[in-house]
Amino acid sequence: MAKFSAIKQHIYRKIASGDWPEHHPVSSENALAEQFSVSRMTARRALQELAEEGLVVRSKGSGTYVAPIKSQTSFMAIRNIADEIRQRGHEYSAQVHVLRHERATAQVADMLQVREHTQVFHSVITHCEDGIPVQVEERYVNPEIVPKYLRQDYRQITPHEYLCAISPLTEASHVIEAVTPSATVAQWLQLDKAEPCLRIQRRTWSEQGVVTYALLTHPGSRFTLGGHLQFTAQPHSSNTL
Amino acid sequence: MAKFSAIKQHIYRKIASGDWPEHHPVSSENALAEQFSVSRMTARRALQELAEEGLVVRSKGSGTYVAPIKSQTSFMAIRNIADEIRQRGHEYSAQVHVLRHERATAQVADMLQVREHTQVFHSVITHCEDGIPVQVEERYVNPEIVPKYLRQDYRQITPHEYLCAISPLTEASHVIEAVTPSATVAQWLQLDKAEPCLRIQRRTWSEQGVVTYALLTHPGSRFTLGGHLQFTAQPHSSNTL
DNA sequence: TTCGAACACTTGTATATACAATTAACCTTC
DNA sequence: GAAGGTTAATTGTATATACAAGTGTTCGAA
Repeated sequence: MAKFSAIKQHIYRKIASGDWPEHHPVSSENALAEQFSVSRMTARRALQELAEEGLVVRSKGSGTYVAPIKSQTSFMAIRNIADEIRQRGHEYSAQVHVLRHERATAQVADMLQVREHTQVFHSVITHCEDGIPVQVEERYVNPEIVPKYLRQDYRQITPHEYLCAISPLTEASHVIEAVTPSATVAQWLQLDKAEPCLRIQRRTWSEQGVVTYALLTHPGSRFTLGGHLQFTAQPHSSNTL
Repeated sequence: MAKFSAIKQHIYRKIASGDWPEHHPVSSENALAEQFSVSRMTARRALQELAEEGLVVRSKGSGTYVAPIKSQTSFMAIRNIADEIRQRGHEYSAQVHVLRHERATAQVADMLQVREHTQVFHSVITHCEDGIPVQVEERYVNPEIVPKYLRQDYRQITPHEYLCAISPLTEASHVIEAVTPSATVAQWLQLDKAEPCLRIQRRTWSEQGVVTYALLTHPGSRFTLGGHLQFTAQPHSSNTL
């Protein structure tokens, strides 16, 4: 293993284990260089990459600190929620509320591009981080593309992991909105009913067509979406500040 | 500007202008080092960061190549809200609530990357479509980059139009969240206080640095963000459905 | 007690150098 | 023409060194 990678893993484990909670100072470049018998630049590379990955924050003159843990997802990168939670050093668990086939309503049919009343798969799962619900995932799946969807144990594997293996993603669309959750969803998220939630409607395609239509609901108080763009100066582009 | 940043921008412009289309070879570390009179490690850092940002792909022994182009979501395409409203065939109007300079709080200073208590420009504007408020825009602006920001009439021209003309955008970051609006913002949006809102925190950069930090608050009942992605098949990418 | 300068320590940028690992082109042999 | 070896060029990792810029602590003077 590369030396800088070994240093990254050492720090990652300190954070994941709870030894270094958020805001805790991380060893300096010089201290790590000494501890691992490497150059400061090698230690620095490890810290820089951890900063790039959001695990630590760096402050010139002050030091490196464990980053505050946020449920922030870069929605540009559609990721496995279990991996995100584990990467933050927390424990993932899931509660499955619904897992059945049923006739598609007009809206669901429209989204999945199947005929109304066609049988589709329907699942509702609450994803938890350290036992705290962070997302209710309601999902409709096209049975022709993923015939064995209902046969998986979604307490052991997320729909993401399964669907990714079965049918690689070629396309996705998102609609992001602020909503008041239904009483049921509020209950699953352990919320006061009036709390605003961020809801992502997501459709995904594979080469065979629309695979899933999902509604992902997150409590507003503990979830954000982030993104970062860079632009060239394009005369025709209408960017706003 | 740091030397590695200048190299990044050079390459970025080559790609953005079309000079170097996707899969085109990028100058090697050694070639860039010679061209820019820097060390190979400095040139290397520029290429590494571009690779990190997804603009180029690197192959040991082979070289660096322009990455295949991926779609960007429409809501990441930052547009002039007045143009959007007019494009829908509706009438745009604005109410200006705040337009002044004031000392930056710690959070605003952090976002604008100025020292705390530095004087910054602050504006709060409600944007209306056919008389109905659709967005409250609270914005902090760096006076060094846009010294005449306060002197404009923002009932006649949006901050976007002005800022775009003054300081072309090079970079933007977004955080999207669901919030309960403050009483004041709820009033400006003509909402029942409990209604959930979608809030976008946006920072934008020009070549001189961070230009603005904006909080854009939309009523959840009449605003969504949309986007559509297409993916290339990437072996390392962990996409979810 | 307060304030400012000095100092120590930190991260940030940069250079020169060295060796490792991989790829692709070229040349020679069959 | 194909195969294999060599070579050159590339990226990857690492070290030592130097200076710049920022933060936080300490100490002395007012």
